[in-house]
Amino acid sequence: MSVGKNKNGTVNRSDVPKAVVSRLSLYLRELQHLIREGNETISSSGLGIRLGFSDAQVRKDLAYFGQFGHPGVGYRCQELVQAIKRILGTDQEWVVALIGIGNLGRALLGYHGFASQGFRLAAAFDSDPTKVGQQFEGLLVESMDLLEQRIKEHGVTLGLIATPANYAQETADRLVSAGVTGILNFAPITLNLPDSVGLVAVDLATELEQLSFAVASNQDLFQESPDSQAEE
Amino acid sequence: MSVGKNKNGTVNRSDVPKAVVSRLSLYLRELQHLIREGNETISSSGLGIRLGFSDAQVRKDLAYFGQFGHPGVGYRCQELVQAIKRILGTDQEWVVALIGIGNLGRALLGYHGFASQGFRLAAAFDSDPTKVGQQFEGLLVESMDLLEQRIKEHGVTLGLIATPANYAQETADRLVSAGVTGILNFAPITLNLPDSVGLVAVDLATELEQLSFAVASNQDLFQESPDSQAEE
DNA sequence: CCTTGTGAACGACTTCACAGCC
DNA sequence: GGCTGTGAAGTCGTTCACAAGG
Repeated sequence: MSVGKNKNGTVNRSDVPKAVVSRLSLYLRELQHLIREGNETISSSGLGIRLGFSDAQVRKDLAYFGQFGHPGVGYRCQELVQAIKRILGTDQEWVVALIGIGNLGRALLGYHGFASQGFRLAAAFDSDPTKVGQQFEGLLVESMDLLEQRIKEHGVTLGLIATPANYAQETADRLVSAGVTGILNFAPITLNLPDSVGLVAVDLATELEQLSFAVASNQDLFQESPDSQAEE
Repeated sequence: MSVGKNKNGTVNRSDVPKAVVSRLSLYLRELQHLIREGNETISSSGLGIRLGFSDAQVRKDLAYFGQFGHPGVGYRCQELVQAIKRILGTDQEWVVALIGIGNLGRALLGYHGFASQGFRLAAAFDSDPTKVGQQFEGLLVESMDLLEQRIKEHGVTLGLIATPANYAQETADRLVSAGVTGILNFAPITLNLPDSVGLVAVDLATELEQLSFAVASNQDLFQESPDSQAEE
């Protein structure tokens, strides 16, 4: 029944809650800051405070994957950074293709944090003939006709979809049949893909709506007269 | 204490799980697609299938906020769109300021999906004197010195932070003391803000790491020999 | 028939609290 | 003293299953 521990006390990767993985990314980011500030070690509570989590949560999250801490000392920053990168899979290089060179696509091309975290942008595509042949940030924009060929040549494994919504699904289908195993979708549409393909979606409108809701809810709590039966 | 229902059977907004609110955004997006395709009504299972959720989940999510369905019929698309917008707070207009006009900032300026969902970009700021005075997409980039003044003049309530990481916290602090009540942070750093301020964070590196993990985990499941004790 | 709304059952995630180690 | 790793307890979120309505 799938949720069982391995001999080393860790669980299957697929049993790890998504929330744990996203906190792992935050731990990694914070550890890299800590190292830049000259810290050698950090305790679970120290890390938790900086990120707004409890110390127990930090320890439990890491315990999904093994034992990384040193009782009485905490976690050695460098060591833990390496461990988290190995867990996330960013200790190896991922070859990435970008599809859709509009405003957002160009912003992604210009984002240099990319390479430093193990992602190499190897190819860029657009269906607009006026964009094909242009270079942005040193990368040539190629025709969609070459998509499958280039993906195989470069060994691309991840695709970033920054096309308009109405092209996103067919683009995703082509990426998948060309061998891409993960897609980061920026188009405002829910993609339908086989379970064997990793999928993460980012939608600006959605994020703004989360914010709108949070602000409206906070107003209920902090400004308005609390006349509904809320407190006890 | 605190988790109690109101007279109409709904709960406090602050008791609603974050996951529910993010699904609400997806329902909204899908309903708008459905309307464009000419549909009048949709059932909870129809909506669920398109988005990969169960019918029960769709109904439970909506039940946090009231009764919107019609037994035997489903949900009337237009009606539900209005209801969700009211819940999310996007039936009213939010006035937004953008800080940091780099690659990402310019992409955000060029994103037109903004206005259509109830968000109006009213001001843009950058500390780089060579950018101040320029116009992008019809919006003038102003000096950071004018931040507080313009926020008050325009009645800005939401801030989008697209600055480098090392300016993000001080920018956020200034926004908050100028009266902004919600921040969407694109800088790769965890912001520390009072609880009265809504905060949503988007970090490209983090998203890519989630994808990397998902792909690596899928490989364990679909490609490699499944010799760990996974199945039953 | 079909569909919603919802208590009850279930499972997943988080927090607690402490044994063990430095 | 400080700190980790972890079972046990508790809380939160999802699924089930069915009564009631169109």
